[in-house]
Formats: sequence, structure tokens, C-alpha cells
Amino acid sequence: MVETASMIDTRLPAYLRLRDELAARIAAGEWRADEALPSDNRLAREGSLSVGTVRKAVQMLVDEGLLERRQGSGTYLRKPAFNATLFRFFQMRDAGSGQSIPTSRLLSRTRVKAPEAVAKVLGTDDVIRIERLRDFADRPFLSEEIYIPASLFAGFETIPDNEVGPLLYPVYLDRFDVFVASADDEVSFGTADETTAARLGIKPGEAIAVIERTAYSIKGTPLEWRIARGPANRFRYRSRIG
Amino acid sequence: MVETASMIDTRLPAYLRLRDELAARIAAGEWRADEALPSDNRLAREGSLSVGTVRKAVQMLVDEGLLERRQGSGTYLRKPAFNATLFRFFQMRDAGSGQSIPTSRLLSRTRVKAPEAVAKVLGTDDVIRIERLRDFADRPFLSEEIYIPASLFAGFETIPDNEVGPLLYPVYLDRFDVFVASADDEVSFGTADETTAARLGIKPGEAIAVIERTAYSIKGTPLEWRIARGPANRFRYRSRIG
DNA sequence: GTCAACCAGTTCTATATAGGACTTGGATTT
DNA sequence: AAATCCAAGTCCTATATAGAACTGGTTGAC
Repeated sequence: MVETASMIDTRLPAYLRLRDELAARIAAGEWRADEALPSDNRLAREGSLSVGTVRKAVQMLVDEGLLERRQGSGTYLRKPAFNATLFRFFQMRDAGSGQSIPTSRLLSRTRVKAPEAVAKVLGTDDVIRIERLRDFADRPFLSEEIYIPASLFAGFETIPDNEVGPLLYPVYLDRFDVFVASADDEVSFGTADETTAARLGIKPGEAIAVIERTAYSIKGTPLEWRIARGPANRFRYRSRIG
Repeated sequence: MVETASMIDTRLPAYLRLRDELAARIAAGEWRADEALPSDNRLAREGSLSVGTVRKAVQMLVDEGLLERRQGSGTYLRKPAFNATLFRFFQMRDAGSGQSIPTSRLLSRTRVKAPEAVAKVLGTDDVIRIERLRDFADRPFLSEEIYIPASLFAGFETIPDNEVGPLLYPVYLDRFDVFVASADDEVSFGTADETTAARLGIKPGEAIAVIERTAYSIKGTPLEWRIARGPANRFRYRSRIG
């Protein structure tokens, strides 16, 4: 067999290629939340694959939390993934149950040269830096500093403030076709510097919790690095292991 | 169809029953770490199942981190799961790389009536309470209070101290056939009370990190509840989301 | 002795097929 | 009008089979 051009693919197994294709089509917004995807049978026919292969690909996306299967009914896109999985830290200690998403205020968005440590993680120093403050129960509780590659998020800094919702990951998806599939969090403890203290309404030197997060695409490409700081006494971080 | 006795099973699908059977045999110590399990073909023959069904069951245990498949070679038991996955908090901030397991000192083991909150989680108030102190770099860094159901761990409090290693989960497995498959962690910050401060060698009122963990079996039964406290400034917690 | 070729055994990919379990919506009956 | 039945469509379980990809050991040629 002659090796044709476009061997970028390296001939991955069919079920992986289908998985990636579906992930791309989902990211492209082909289906709305809670809308049914084509059935296993259709996908098999359209892709000239067997049902077993299709099932394997779809199942991976289910395991990743992107899709949801309902027996007898269909396979559905599962948007609520956001608040549930990737927004599960800082469940406020005081107002226990609400489960409401805190509001957020954008403080700045600028295209800058990334600090070295950030550039190393993201693989580029051409980044957009976002400063954000999140409120809960009418008090600021989280001061965030976010870095995203300018190449992936071209023009992010020019989006009108009011079109950037309280959650960033849906914005990434809707406007830039970038899907955050996983993240590494690192929680530690420190004390507030001048500016952090001012933003959080506490005194410099007071105890704060620090969360550093690196977010990845489904393929493992780093998409975002952020550092978030909040008053230690209001902090609570949940995590499931295994 | 007549409902016979022993309908505990409810006739689960074959691949789930095989998964559970394998998990049980693993827990029973039938294979040592890094030892190969029977091949897919053998398991299929011995269980009168098809290879596809066997593969499905085995794959679940791989996903859970219990097993490891090596193409062309075999399926192997994967013991290192312990230190890696379930012991990944408190990666000491100072001694960065060592990755060594801290030593631990047992302070007490007694059969007690559980506090209400603990009883609610474990589903019983007949528990064994363990107090433990872990050292790292010759300093105490973690004071733990652990509760396990007496029914599952009968006689745990009578095991000689020197037979309880620095890690509890292997002891659960080796001596009680109890396998910890997952856990929920909850991290927060607080201040040290008298006894905690004394144990950790810090001053009362100093900042501490608090990790509350509930550990579960593969079936979701709660196996253990623990609360661990350590000096906040030495603390660092990692977690992977997604 | 060294190295290549081979071989048996293993996991991995992929297909085809059959029937079970469940959902949904329309037709039929009451 | 409401309850029931039915049928098509969906995902779920399970089997059988074929060949590819890979590993580890044995054999054979040199």
C-alpha cells in the first residue's frame, strides 16, 4: 500500500478516530444540550463501521462525562457536566446547600507575555491574562488570575464583558470550540499579599487558600493555567479519588 | 418464574459477576503483585463465557486501577496502586522529590461507640477508633483519627503494633479482605486545638489543614472515615478532575 | 557463540449476529 | 376520554470469529 499524504493520522484505531470525530462535532455545537445524537446503528452505517466499534467510541465519551446514554431512548449530550465536575471546589462553608454558582466580576483582560512558569506549562508565552473576582453571599471570596494561550483564544480580550458569563469553560466551548476535559488541581496554604487582601476584603498576612489549576483538552493539550486565592476560613475543597 | 432463595444476586449481568469474582480473588491474595492472571481465553473457558465478556470485566478492573494489561504478555496485578492513588495528599512541600512513605506511630486503638456523624456515614456505631501520628523528615506532620466498622475489621485492635505497617489499606486487604477502591476527600483549613497542637509540635491556634476522608469499597459500601490534621504551611494537596 | 527466523501464546481491533430490556408514540379498545 | 396494547426504535448483554500486533522463548543457520 502506498503511503498517501495526510498521514498525520498515523492510522489510529477506528474507535479512537470516531471518538475524536464525535468530540469535535460536539465541540462544534452540532447538538444542543440534552439533544439526542444519532443512534449507534446510524453512526455505524454512516461511518461504515460495526456497531461494536461505535459503542466502544461512544462509551469512552460517556466515561469522560461528555455523553449520557438512556436505554431505549438514545444517547444525549450532557452539558451539566460543567458546574458539577469542574466547578466543585469552594463549596462555601457557610451557605451550605444552595449549590448556586457565584457571580464573577472581570477585572482585566490583557494580552501579555506569560511568566516563565506559566509559559512552560502552556507551551507558549503569548497568552491572555484574565483577572477575575468572584463573589458569594455578597462578599468576595475568590481572586483569580487566569492564563490562556492567545493562539487558541484569539480575540478573547475583546469580547464584551457582559457576554462572558460566570463560568469560563462554557465560553471557551461556545466561542472557541475549546473543550476542557480534565484538570489538575493543587491546593495549598499561604498568606495574603497587599493586592490579594484588598480584593478579598481581608488584611494582608491573613490566611488564604491557594488553588493552582491546569486544565487540559481531551487529548491532553494544556488549555489554561490559573491560580485562585480565597480566605482560608471559608474554604472547602472536595475531591473524589479512585 | 419462582423466586428462589438467595436472590441477593438479582441476576446481575455476567460481566459484572465476573468482575466481582475477580476482585474478590484478587483481594483474597490469589495472585501476588506483578503476577499474571489467567489469560482471557482461560478465563472464558473456565467461566463458560465468551472472550468479549471476559474482556469487558477485566477492562473495568483496569479502569479502576487494579489490573494492568500488557499486550502480547498478559494481565497483571498492579499493587503500586496504593501509594500512588490513595496516598497522594500531603506531598511535603519541603522535601520535594523523595516520594517516600512517611513513618507512622499508632497512639491508640479502641473499640468505641462512634460519634453520631461518623455512625451516620458508616451505617453503624460499633466501630474501632484508631489514633495515629505520622512523621516526615523527623517531624510529626499529620495527626489522624480513623474509624472503621467493627463488623468488617473484627479484632483489628488486637493486632500487634509492629504488624501494622505505615499504610493501612494494605493491612485492610491482607488481613480482612477489605479493598478500598475509592474515597472522597474534603480539604479545609482551621486552627489547632490543644491536643492537636501538642501532637504536631505547634502552638494552639496555629493554622492547620484538615482532610476528612470517607473510603469506599468497589461496591460503594463505606469502609472507613478519617480526619487528618497537619500544619497548614507544610501542606499541599493534589487532585485530578475529569 | 550470535543472530535471525520462527512459533506459540497473549492482548487488541473489528465485524457480524441474536435476543433481551427499555422507551416512546401511535393505534386500539374500553 | 382514558386506559391498554402494540410496534418500532433504542441501548444492553452476550456469543462467535478473524486477523493484527506484540512478547518471550526456541530453534536453526552461520
